[in-house]
Amino acid sequence: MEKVRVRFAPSPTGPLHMGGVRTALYNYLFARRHGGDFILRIEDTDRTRYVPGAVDYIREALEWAGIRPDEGYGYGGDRGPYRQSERTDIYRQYVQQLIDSGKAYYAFDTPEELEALRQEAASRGEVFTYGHRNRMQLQNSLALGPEETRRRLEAGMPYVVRFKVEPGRRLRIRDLVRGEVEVDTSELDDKVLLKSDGMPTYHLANIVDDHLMGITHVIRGEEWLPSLPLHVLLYEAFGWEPPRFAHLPLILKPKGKGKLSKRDGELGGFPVFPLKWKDPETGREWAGYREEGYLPQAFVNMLALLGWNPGDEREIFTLDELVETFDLDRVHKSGARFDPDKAVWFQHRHFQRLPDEQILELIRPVAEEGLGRPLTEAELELTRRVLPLVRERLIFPRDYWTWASYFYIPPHEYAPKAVKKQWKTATPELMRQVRAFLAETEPWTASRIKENLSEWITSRNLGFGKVLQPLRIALTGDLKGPDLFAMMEILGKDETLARIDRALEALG
RNA sequence: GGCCCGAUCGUCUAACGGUUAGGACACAGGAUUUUCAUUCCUGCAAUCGGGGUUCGAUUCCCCGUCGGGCUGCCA
Repeated sequence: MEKVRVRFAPSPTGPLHMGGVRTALYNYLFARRHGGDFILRIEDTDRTRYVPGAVDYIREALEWAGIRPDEGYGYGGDRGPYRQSERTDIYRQYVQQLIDSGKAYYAFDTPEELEALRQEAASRGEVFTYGHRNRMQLQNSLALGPEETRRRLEAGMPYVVRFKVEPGRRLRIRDLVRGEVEVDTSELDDKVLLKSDGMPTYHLANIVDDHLMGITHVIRGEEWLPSLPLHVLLYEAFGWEPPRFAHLPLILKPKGKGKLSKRDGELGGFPVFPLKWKDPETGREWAGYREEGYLPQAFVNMLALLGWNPGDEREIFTLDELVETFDLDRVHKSGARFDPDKAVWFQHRHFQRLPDEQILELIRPVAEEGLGRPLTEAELELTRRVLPLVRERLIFPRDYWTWASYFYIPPHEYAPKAVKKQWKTATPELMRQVRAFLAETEPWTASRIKENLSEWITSRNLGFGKVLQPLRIALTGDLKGPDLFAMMEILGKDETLARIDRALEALG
């Protein structure tokens, strides 16, 4: 059994979006699962769309997600170079091979001429395609003959090389997720293989590289399915054994039509990119899962389940568990609508799995940002004591501050709604009594405070809400939060009494 | 328009011809709690339509409908 080798081959035209990460993930999982290699290749053959910083972004995003290549651009390996712009000589050589064997031809039609033909066809309600039906009427070596072709070539006229598709063949191609895909070669057009700037197109570079790099399985997005026949024909033209193919379903917009695009994020209030991205040209910023506080394992888990399932009812997986469970045969065929709510749910699940020490590391910067300065040793200790009280309500690290800021800073305002609801005319007098009672409470522990105060409340027939709710307002400024008695213990007697005083002063 | 691919609750999905069509997210209700959140319980909710094949179709075949992708010297 040959060793599995898969690749992820993004184009550095901007930040990798979550669909791209999922493709990388599936490749990675498949490789790991079968003890194979996962290779990163950069497909930068379009010089006009190259975006500086994109390659670094791709690598950083994969690293963050835990999807580490075994080989490839920036990771070493003996089948490089792994950046296509450094392989142009290789492609030219293989293109020549195709020309020599009559499987490809020179074409001199300019982009303007082709555009005019497209326009013209469109005006008739048709679509122009360059292929067996009209290639003899166009400016190429097939129509022009060897003499004229040589003349043009020697005159230095710009040209592209096109693949000559033989019509009239029924192709049946096996796809690992879709089964059989069928197409008639008469429907195919003569795709450009080599551009006039000497760069290969995706189709050519892809086949040559996959072959040379020993790729056994091509796992990519469904948008490539239509060019699958072309690719198979290309392998055939070179006389190479094609790899196995698997085309993944696309990720669709949460609402509306079409596949997920970068614009959907701001509309729906969720990130589309793994990492924050600042467009070097426009300066525009796009949110990233990492910066939003998502755990990489939650992000990866969510992505894995979007279009794949383990066949049982498990939903929460670590990356290692995914490696053990993943396989291509359980990848779904149809596109999956992305659900931002479910992403949050995965995050909650994974966050709650973290040990206290790890959560502490994550919330420390959150508290420091809230305070606007580094935590003191005492505050760090305070954080340690507060965490158990609020941890189960944390989804993102940033939630810590919304649930715990009042442990660090006394409330500087009291939520009007809360006050209106629970701070009645009789409350101030009641709070004064509570204050006096609490001042006598010893020792100052949660259980003792609870015990004493409960008895005090019951003995006076007061009702817990009547006393505890305004007390909560006095201590935190609002009506929500963790156990009041545990809070009081952590706050300390002095601070508790001081906050009651302050509330009495502010609210009357 | 042409070509290719797809179709189970609102969403992600399970059920490889025989199930009361299962789970999860979301939503609704309830329990717990001083409150909010968590947690737990309950509920709501689906096989796109029409033909076949079969004793029997969510499952297999055909047609339609809808959805998606591609249709560039982009990837």
